[in-house]
Amino acid sequence: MGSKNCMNKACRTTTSSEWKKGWRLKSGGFATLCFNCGSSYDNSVFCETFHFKESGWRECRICGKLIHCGCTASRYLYEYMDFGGISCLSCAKNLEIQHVQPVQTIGDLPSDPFMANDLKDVHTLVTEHIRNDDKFSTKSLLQLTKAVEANDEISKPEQLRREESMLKTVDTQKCVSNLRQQCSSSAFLKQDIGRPEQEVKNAYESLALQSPNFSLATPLGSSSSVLPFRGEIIERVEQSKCSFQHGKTTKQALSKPVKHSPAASSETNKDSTAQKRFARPPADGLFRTQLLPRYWPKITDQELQQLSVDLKSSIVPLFEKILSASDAGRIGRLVLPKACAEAYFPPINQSEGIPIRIQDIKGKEWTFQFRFWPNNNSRMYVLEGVTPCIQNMQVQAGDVVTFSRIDPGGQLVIGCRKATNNGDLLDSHVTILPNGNSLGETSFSGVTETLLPSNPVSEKKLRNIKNKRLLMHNDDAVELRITWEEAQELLRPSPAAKPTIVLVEDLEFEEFDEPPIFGKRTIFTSRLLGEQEQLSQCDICSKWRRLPVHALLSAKWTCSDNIWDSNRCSCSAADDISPQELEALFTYNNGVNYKLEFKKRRISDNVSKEGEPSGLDALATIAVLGDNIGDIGESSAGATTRHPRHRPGCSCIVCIQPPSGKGKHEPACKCNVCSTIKRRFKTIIMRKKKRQSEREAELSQEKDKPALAKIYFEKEEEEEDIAGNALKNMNHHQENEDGNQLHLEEAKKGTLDLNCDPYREEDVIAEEDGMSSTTSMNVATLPFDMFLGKPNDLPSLEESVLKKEDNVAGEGAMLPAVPGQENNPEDE
DNA sequence: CGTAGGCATGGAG
DNA sequence: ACTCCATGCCTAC
Repeated sequence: MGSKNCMNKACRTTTSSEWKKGWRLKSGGFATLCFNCGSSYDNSVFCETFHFKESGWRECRICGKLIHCGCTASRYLYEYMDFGGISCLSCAKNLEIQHVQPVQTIGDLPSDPFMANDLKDVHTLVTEHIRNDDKFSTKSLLQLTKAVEANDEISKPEQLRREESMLKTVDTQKCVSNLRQQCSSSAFLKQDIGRPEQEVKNAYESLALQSPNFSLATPLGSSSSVLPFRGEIIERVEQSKCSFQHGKTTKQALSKPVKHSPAASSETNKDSTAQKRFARPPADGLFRTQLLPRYWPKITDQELQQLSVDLKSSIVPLFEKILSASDAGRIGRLVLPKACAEAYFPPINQSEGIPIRIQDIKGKEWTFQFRFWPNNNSRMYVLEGVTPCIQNMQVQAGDVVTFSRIDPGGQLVIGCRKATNNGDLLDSHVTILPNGNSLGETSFSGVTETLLPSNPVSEKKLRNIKNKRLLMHNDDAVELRITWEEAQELLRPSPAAKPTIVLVEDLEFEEFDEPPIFGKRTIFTSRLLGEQEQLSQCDICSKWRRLPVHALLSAKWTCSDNIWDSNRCSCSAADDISPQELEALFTYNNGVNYKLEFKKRRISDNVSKEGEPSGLDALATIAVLGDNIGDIGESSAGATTRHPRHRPGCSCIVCIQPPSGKGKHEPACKCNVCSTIKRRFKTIIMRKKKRQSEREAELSQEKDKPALAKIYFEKEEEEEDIAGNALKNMNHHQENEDGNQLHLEEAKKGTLDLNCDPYREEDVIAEEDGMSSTTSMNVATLPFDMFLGKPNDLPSLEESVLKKEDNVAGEGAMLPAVPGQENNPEDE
């Protein structure tokens, strides 16, 4: 397992993009799938360095030449170089990745896309220029424009006249316009070198039609000679990026990778235009300091306009920040990004700082202490005393606080934008992010709302999945968080994918041509007679359907997809599973993760009312009633849930356990389980006897050492307590006639290694080693005599005992079962 | 003992 | 190797 940055630039999460072992692609690489945005792609076409950073050229894996990631330094090239960026600039081959982004033209299209004679030179010039000089001085623009126009068959006198004119008027706007035209056309043509002219023209016209009608924002700030226009350009670039990334639903990403089609992207752009949120370039000269885009204000034009109206002033968005847990915590200290603090807040020289007045969007004025702490030869800027304001705005960790400025006057304005859940971009089960948030559009709250795909909080939080602190106190987040392990369980082959089995180090790998997709989360159940099945919930009617255990479902699954049961392939068919059974399943099958789904279909209260059957009791009821419930049919045992790892063929102790109750094994049963259990008890008793005799011998030798005797005495007492508990457990087990109970409870608590295999030598050794330490006491004092007198209960009680052992020896708890290690008969 | 202030630490880029 | 910054932790009150 490794992780890479998601190549979806609007996502860019790190830890959410992982390799799936076994998902090897025929191309030789591994599929990478971003859990955040759902992008999946074959990473192998890129070299290892193709990670998104803020700048840099990357090597194309296909041709070995350099391509550009679309960094700040080459925004002009961004449209076609960004992730999904169509093709390698050098070899023009399509890289076959998803989210292929159309070439967006900036500004008006030139009448003749071929008007530049030597596009390569122009392209090179622009690129070089941008690379070498990160600011656009008027002079350099003029040079560029000259160079561009030199390719435009302009007569020398005319060229000189234009130059002179430009120098006189410093017509920056015109320079930009020209440059934009040239860049856009040259960029387009550059990548189309070698393509048939007509094809290029057709594509070009098609793109011209879909070019969004951007409204240019007023350039933000003007102190720098650099870019009255650059922000504008970049904003448009950001717009094109966002419109693409946001508009393109990840549903598409979840299916087979698609190449760009003009129609699709046209629709995409159209759809997204209304709601998209764009990162605005920072005001003033912050480009120099490379303010991270995560801090760029992402207020929409509409919102900005509204804010300006509300405050009856001209508003300049400055920056924004996702509230961290500590920002939103009780301490009341909001850490300010250093660059922002130094750029937009008054300069301070003393650590204690100065009080600073900031008004909120309602005009209410707040006073914070703006200060800094020395930190590693640098400073860490904080706003102190923000708690009242934070509370007033009703924002929490994960939400965004925005900082703007009223011009003229420079009054700072604090606003907020709440991150909310929405399942628009992904199906509900995929939408759930580890942080509990969903992807998709958001509802307006406070000043604005945020779109999480471009919201760095999800980006950041997902980048560091280990950082669980941010929203840990958010119950919903905890409810919704699923782990990567769980996510891996949801990976399914692309519908069109046919695997080729290859052996790598004696392990079988399935190789696919297509990256995986997220599959539907299902519940695996098994009946006590061993029959297994899975349950899936219809995305439309929310009814549960029983399906064969081998069924692999795509992310979107409905009753009509139930090809296994013609009677239950319609939403009008009755639910396959009773409310009682459902609750029982939710209770045992990792209820947390299904909590929301369960909530949707909250079953009647009387099921869970105190004193009435619920949870285990419901299971027991099911076990007894069997036929009366749902489609259990001939099975006389109730459905219990097992971890999905316990698939058919699994021979671990969980899967091979004999049934209790009616299906109990005979006392003289010689089956593997019973013989194993008997053998283990024999070992246990022998060990106990041996230890007792050792103790007695020691005590007799050390009679003059009362302290030692006391220790032993206390130890014995402890053993008695544990034995008492064990007995209690056993009695409980007997009362319920359900050998699964303790198992399930412990599995639920995560303390039981469901993969411990009694037929696996290491496991047994580990268990028995464990017994020689503290666990041995747990077991040694069990009332075996009584238990041995009731051999019918052997398997069930053994379960209890094994679980005690597993508790100690179960380092492998929650780890996936390792293939090929489950069928090794134990030698003794 | 609880809280707040201030600095240190370490992960991530 | 360096910076940034989220948050841990120590100390004073």
